Amino acid sequence: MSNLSNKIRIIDIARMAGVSPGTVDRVLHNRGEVSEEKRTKILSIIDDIQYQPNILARSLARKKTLRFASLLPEYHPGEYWEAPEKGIDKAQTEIRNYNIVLEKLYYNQFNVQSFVSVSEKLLNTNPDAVLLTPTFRNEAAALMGQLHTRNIPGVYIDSNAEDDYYLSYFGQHSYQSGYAAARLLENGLPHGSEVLIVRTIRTAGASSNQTQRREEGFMAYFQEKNLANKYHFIHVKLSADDHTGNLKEIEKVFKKSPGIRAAIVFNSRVYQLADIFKKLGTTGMKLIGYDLSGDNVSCLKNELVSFLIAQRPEDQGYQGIMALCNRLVFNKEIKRINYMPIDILTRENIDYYVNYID
Amino acid sequence: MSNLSNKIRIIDIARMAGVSPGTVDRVLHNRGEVSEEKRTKILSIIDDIQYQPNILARSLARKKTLRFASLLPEYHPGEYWEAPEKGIDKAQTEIRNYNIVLEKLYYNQFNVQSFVSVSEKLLNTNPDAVLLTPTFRNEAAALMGQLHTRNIPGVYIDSNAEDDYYLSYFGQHSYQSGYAAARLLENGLPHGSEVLIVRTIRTAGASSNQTQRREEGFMAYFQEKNLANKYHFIHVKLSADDHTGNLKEIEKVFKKSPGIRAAIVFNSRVYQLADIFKKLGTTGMKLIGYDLSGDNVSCLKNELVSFLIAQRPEDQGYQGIMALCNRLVFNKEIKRINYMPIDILTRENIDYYVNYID
DNA sequence: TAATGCGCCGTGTGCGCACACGAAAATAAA
DNA sequence: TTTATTTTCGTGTGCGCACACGGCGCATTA
Repeated sequence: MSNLSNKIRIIDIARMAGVSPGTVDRVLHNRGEVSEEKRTKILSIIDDIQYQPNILARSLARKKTLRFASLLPEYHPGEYWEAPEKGIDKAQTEIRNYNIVLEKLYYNQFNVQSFVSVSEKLLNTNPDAVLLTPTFRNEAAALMGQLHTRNIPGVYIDSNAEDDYYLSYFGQHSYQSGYAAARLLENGLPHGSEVLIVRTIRTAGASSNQTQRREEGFMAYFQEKNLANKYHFIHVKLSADDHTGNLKEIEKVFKKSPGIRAAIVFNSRVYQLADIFKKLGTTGMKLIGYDLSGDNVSCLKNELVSFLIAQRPEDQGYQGIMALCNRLVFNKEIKRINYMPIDILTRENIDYYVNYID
Repeated sequence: MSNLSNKIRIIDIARMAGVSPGTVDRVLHNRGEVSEEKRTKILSIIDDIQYQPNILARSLARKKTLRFASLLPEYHPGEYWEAPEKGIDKAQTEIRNYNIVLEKLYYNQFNVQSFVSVSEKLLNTNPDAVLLTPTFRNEAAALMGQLHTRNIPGVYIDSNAEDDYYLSYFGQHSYQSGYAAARLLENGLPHGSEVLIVRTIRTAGASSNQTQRREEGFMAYFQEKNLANKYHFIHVKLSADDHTGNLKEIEKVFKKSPGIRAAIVFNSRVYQLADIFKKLGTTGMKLIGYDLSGDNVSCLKNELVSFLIAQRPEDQGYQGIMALCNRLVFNKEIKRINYMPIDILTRENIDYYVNYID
C-alpha cells in the first residue's frame, strides 16, 4: 500500500552504474552525449529501482522559469467567467513555488477578431503552456494547431474544440447535463403540462454548441422515457440584450399557452427569464437554468428559480492549469477528456456550494 | 491582480536589515536569541515586503521528516470509508515530496475499546499531526485534548466532536442536508401522502448524532413551509443487521399505511430499504438516502433510489490532510469549520460524479 | 584579574537537482 | 605521425532555505 520514502538520488544511480551524476542527468533529460552502452545501463537501473526525482529539488534548481498563459473572455464582476479565473488564480499561487509564472490574456467573447488578434499576441510571447476557452471553435482549433507545431501543450476548459492537438479538456458533458435537467423538470410535473424551452441567441445569431447539446440531452430524456407526448413543448428564442422585446415575446406566448408550468433556459441567462416572470406576475412556475452567476444565485434564493445546473467552473480553471503543471513539471500522465460533475443546486444547498469556493 | 514573482529571499531581508541571514532565520522561526531591536526591525521588513518563503527550498532543507497519522474506521471494499481514505491517499502522494510521511491507523467502528487502544498506540508514535473521525465523540475529544497538550495539530473529518482543541473540521452540515433532502422529497409529492422515515439503530443502540441532525433538518423543512400537516410521517426503526426482522417490520407498516409514497433513510443503509421494497414488490416509491456506497449507487442506477445526498468524503480526507500540511509546512491560515457541499445525485448525474474521483 | 556564563550574532554546510564548462577519449583529417 | 574535430564524460556551482557550530562582547562570580 505504501512504500517508504524513495530516497534514491541521482548520485546513487550514478554510483550503481559506475558513471558520474552528470551522465545520469543527461540520460534523464534526453540531452544526448551519452554512449548507447551506458545509456541503456542507466535506463535499466532507473527502471529497476523505480526512480522518482525529487520535484522540489528539481524545481529549485531549474534555471528557466516556465511561463504559462491563459486566454479567457473578458467579463464584468459577478459574471460566469469570474469563476474559472478564480480557479486559475488558485492554481497560480500553488505553482508559483515551482518557478512558474502565469500571464492572463483576455478576448471579447462577442468578437471573433478580438480572439484572433489576442491569439497572435499570445503566440508571440512564446509561452511554455496555454489554457484557453474555445468560444470560437475554429479559431481556437487553429491556435491549438499552432501551439502543437511549436510543441507547446494546450488545454481547453468550458467547451471543447475537438481538434487533434489539445493535451486535455475540462468541462461538462453538455448532453448529459441536459438529460439530468430534464429529470428534475419532469419530476412531479403533471402530465399534460406545457413546458417552455428558451434559447438565447448570441449577437452572432447562432446559439452555442454547448447549449445545443444540452437541449438535445433534455429532449432525449423525454423520448427515451416515452414521455414526449405527455407534455407539450414550446420553443422560444430570446435576444441576449433586447429585454423589452423579450418581455413582449413571453407575454404573447403565455397568452397562447396558459398551461405552462415549467421552463428551462440552457445557459446562464435564466435570471432574465425569471425577471420577466416576475414582471408578468407568473407564479408557481418550475424554472431551471445553468451556472452560478450572481444574478442566478439570487433568483435561486428568492425561489424564482427552482434548480441551477452547475459545472464547477473554478475546478475547470484550477485543474486545467494543474494539468499543464503535471505535464511539464511532474511528468505525470494526463487524462485527455475530463467531464466535470453535473451539480444540482437548489435554494437549500446553494450556500454550502458557493461558500466552498474560496 | 497579480504581482510578479516575489523573488525576495532571506538574504535580501538580511541585507535590508543590516544583519546576517541566520538572524533573519531565527526571527522567522521564533527561535529567539535575537535582540528585541533587530527582531522588530526584521519583522517590519518582512511585513512590508510581504515575504513569502520558498516552500520548495524550505522543504528541501528541512532535516526532519514530518510524520502525519490518520485514524479511520476499518472497512470492507465498497463501503463508505473507502472514500475518505482515497482522498487521504491522494494527499499523501502530493505531499510526499515535502518530506512528509503518513501512517494510517484503523479502529473498529463498533467497538469503543478498539478506538481507545489505537488512540494510545497513536500517541506513542508521537506524530507531528493527526487526522481522525470522531465516531466516538467523547473518546475522540479526549484524544484531541491529549494531542493539544503535546502541541500536535489534529483535524476531524466526517463529523465533529466539537471540543475546543481541534485545528479544523471537514464535513457536512447535517441539519442543512436533511433540509435539502426534504425539499427533494416534497417536490411533486401529492398532499396527503404518507412518508416513511427510517432510522437505523447501531449495535450500541443509539443513532448517531449526525443522523439525528439530518432528521431534524428534514422535519424543519416541513414545519417552516407549513407543510407538516399536509403529509403523514411514519417513523420506523430498523436494525443494522437483522434483515428478516426488518422485512417483516416494513411489511407490517405497509399493511397499516398503504398510502406511503416516499421514504427517507438518514444514513448509507438506504440500499437495505430498497432491497426490502423490491422484495415486497413496492413500486412508484420515491426513496432518498445518503452517501455513495457501492450498493447505494447500484440502487440509484436501477431507479430503486431516487436521490442520494453526498458529502464529498474524498475531499474531506484530502483537504483534512492538506490542512495539516498547510499548517505545518506552508504556514497558512486554516479555516476551522469547513462544511462540504451538499451534493444531490440522481441516476442521470451519478456517472460523472463517481468517475470524477480518481 | 582571570575565569565562567550567557545573550546575541555570523558563517558554513548540505538538501537533490539542473546546467555550464571544460577535459578526456575517440575519431577524422592533415 | 600530428593536428583538428567530434563524441563522451566528470566536476563545479548555485537554487533558497534550515540548522549546527562557533565566536564575540558583556556581565557575573571566584
